[in-house]
Amino acid sequence: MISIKDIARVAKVSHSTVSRALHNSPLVNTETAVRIQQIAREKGYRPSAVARSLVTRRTKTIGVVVTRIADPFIAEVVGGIEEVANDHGYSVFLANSNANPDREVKVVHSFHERRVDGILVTASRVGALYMPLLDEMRVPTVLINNQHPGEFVHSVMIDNPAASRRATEHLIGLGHRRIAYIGDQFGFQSDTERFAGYRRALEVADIPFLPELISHGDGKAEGGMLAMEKLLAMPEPPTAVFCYNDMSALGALRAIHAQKLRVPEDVSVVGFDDLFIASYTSPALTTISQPMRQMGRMAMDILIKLFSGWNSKTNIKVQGQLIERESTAPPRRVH
Amino acid sequence: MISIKDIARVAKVSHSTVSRALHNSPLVNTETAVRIQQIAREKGYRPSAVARSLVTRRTKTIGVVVTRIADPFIAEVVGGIEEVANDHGYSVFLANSNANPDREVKVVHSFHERRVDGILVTASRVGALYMPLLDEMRVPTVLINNQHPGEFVHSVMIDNPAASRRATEHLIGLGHRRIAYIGDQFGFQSDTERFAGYRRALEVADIPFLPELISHGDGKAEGGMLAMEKLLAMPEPPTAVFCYNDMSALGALRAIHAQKLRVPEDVSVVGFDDLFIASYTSPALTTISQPMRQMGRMAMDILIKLFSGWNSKTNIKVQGQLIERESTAPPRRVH
DNA sequence: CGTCTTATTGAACACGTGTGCAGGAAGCGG
DNA sequence: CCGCTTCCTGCACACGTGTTCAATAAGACG
Repeated sequence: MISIKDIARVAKVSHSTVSRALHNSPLVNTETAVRIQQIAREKGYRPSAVARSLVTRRTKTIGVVVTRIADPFIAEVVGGIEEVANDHGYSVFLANSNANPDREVKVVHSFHERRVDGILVTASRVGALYMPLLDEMRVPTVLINNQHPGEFVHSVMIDNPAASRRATEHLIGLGHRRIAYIGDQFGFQSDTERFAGYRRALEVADIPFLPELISHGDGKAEGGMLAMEKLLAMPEPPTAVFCYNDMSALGALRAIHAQKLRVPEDVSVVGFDDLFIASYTSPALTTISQPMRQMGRMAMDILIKLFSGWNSKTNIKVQGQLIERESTAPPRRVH
Repeated sequence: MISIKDIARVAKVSHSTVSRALHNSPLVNTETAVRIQQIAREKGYRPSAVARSLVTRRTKTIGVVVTRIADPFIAEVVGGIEEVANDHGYSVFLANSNANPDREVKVVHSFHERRVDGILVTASRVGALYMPLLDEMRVPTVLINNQHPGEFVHSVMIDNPAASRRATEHLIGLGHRRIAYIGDQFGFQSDTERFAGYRRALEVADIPFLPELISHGDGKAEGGMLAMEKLLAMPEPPTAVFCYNDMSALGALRAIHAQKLRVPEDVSVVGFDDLFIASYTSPALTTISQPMRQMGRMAMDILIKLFSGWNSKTNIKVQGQLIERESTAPPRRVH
């Protein structure tokens, strides 16, 4: 592994001069500069980022904490992060937490030792735990769609109430009045917020809220399926369902098909997230699109700004977009 | 940011002693050792990995090059990599190449400057380009499912011919004799290999190979759809289709549904990859499961071994597994 | 020719950590 | 009491790079 000292030796100058030459410093004679650069090129010299980091006290790296990189939502966000990070010369450390708080703490400690310049956290459920950690290490941090975004840090969040209200209003606009909601487990902020949007839409449209139309899954397909089965077993089942997320909606579709009912003729279904898979279900799923990649980009943009001295708390709310596909239609007149 | 020198000062010892104490070296008095460790804990000391790397000449980091982290196949592999990397104290740098050779070279250079201990490359199409690069930087490298795996490096690959032969034999076993193949673009090794397995299965079963039953997509749903449409437009369409990958199969399903035909009654469909989505299509897709996470783990295991001196070329071939779901059935007797 | 400015270079130190080597103190055996 | 071993500690250097400061040489100007 060759260093600037090796180059200095063959160029018969000091390593300081080499350092300057490679930085195009005006302090070095032009001819010797090009000569040095020539030698560096021939030798295939690559500066050591670790040595440089030691003296500049900047690593040009960031840490990204995810629950599961295999989660399609998260993978897309990370794609956006990596894109702008790379454009600005930053490398990204990726670490899974598996939604395990202990693991998450370990990961952040590891990032600390690596002296990352900043940290991004996606969809974590242990927000509050970060306070002491971040306090102690003083590293700029941005949270993306976190369940408990403290006010003390920066964040990029989807505007859950607005988006889910829009989704519900879409169903109302089609003529539905018996609209069910399939949620996640209690206690998650995103569920609470989306539920609130659903209720608000009903309220504005003067449709009475019926607690029996609320069913809770687990955020995954299995839970959505069970939740939908419960709804279908009612004496008078709903004509439409708004699901907490696409995975739940997937389960709902399955349950409906299993009962030989048709979507959207018998039941309309709306999801949330616009995962890649939503375009490929049959029928294709009407859903709320979260600008996942865009959110990753925005979070990284905030970090970049923070690196250059910018220092005001920024909590961005992005709007979801209703994507109308084939899983929603007016309810049947005949009953 | 506090260092061992700060601790040394308050403990009234030299920084050497602190360094040793924190490493539980037997060279330091037990009492002073615990005293020093106590102080370190109080101060929230975290050793600087970058300074340590500089002297040990090991960064305990690896670089992972992917085409697109949002690709579900790749995300799963990366999940496996990160898992064992983390278990061994390694952090992973993640970088997208977007299948762009220039970008890929830049990424590898960046990894070089960061002095990563090893590199993993997933599903790259520019394998040959690595030779000079890796030659110049002498970093252990393992390729995963690469299109052009040179013999000069280590690799983990799916056994394409065997798996695709198994898939085709499954269809033959159901009674199909008119079996189409939807491939990728020419020139990709995985396509060539899977096609070879398909032909071999026909050959063994004494079924004549009909070139008109070969249709080429683009590895994505759109291409698979177009390819399937061509097949369905034939005077005597195939009764079964084996698709290069799940995404193509997804497109095929769409095309079949669009013509009001039914799967598997009218046409059986088999995919390849067993992406998450394969369980959720309707009907659920029969496909070849690649042990994605496992492959990531194996690749990282190889790296770990290489780090500890192991030095023999290892080219692992893993077997795919046929997952029978609902998209395959015997052909109709009536025609 | 002397002085002042400018251009260019090298010496030295710093960043934070690990480690070989020497040295001092204490203990032990004779 | 002397010599030797053992235990512990600090000094000094190394890793590769960036940067301040001083020094030298050359050129400009009076």
